Amino acid sequence: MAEPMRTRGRPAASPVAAREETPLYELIELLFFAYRDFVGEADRLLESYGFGRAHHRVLHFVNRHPGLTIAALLDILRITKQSLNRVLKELVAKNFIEARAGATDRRHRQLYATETGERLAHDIARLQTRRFATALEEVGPGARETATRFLQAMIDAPERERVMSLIASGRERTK
Amino acid sequence: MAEPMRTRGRPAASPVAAREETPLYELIELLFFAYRDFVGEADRLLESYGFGRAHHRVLHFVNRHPGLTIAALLDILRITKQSLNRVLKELVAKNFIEARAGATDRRHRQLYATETGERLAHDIARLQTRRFATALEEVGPGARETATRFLQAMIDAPERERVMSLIASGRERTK
DNA sequence: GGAATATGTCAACATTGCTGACCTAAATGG
DNA sequence: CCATTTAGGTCAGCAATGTTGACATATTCC
Repeated sequence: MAEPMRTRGRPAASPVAAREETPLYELIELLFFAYRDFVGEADRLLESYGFGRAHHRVLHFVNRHPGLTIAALLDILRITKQSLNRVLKELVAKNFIEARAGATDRRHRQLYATETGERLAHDIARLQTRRFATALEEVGPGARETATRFLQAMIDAPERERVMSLIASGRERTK
Repeated sequence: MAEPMRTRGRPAASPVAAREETPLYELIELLFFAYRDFVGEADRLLESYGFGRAHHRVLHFVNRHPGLTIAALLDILRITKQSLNRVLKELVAKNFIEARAGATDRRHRQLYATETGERLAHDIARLQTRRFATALEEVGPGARETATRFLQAMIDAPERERVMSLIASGRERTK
């Protein structure tokens, strides 16, 4: 493997331009393949319902955050309302998601997973959980803690807080 | 946080159906956001060249494996030759990739990144490496080893060997 | 009551997957 | 040497999911 010396602990805040890191090709490619397989598995299940990834993302976050509004969802997914609406309309039509007018402000639409939707969301979460659980077991003790912190650190710094509090605010008990 | 007890080390090979794991929503969502930011950064750079993610994937693997053939590339990316050809044609036209007839079998086309292509591939790899390096530093010593093994374990088991030897066979010195 | 807000919708387009069909050039085997 | 296989290119059309821009509607707020 012959790692050059430059990969020592901390490249020391040397002259900015001089700091040239050895490319971490291994990690770059591993993340590509890991993510591919991670979502590919869900894709296969979704296909049997006539849904795609976009549907899953919507269903997932609505299930995790019952009562979510359109605006909040747009903020999470960072897509346009037109893109969202296309898939959301289908999810509502097929009775996986239900939209109710907001209690206080009737302009808002609050989204809820129906029982059917909850079931599908949970089925996919189970597949993905299984993959994580098996992987973590394989890596050994402490893997979960490290993997969690690692993934957090991979998120754009200015985004991190928002994402973390979003995750923390997911409903605690699902099923 | 109140993690239920079920998340102990190993769920013990109990009756198959009874084993219901607590969904690892935190990891599921972290991976989603981490990957989004990871590729988003590259997307922005690629956009200025009129390229998309598909172009990047091709350029990346050709740069890592000079002399790669079409068939080998199709096998790595798992897309159709029509999809590949669309982006490959553009990469060749814009002089980021060069195709030469195979030395022994002239039916094969061997692909090489041009100097321009190499530069772009490297620029993106640098961005992504920086992200990994910063994240790993943040997590602390041993993070790289654990992250590597974790990502490996997330890949479909039957695929793993193929992927690992592909990664290992990347050219050792890039730039 | 006018302005701002939350959402829906229509039309058009780009990227990147897909299938199916068909074409050429080169190698290979009998 | 000719038929077949192999490697690749290309055309046409379609699907999913992202984008902009423009405009409509209902509701709330000042």
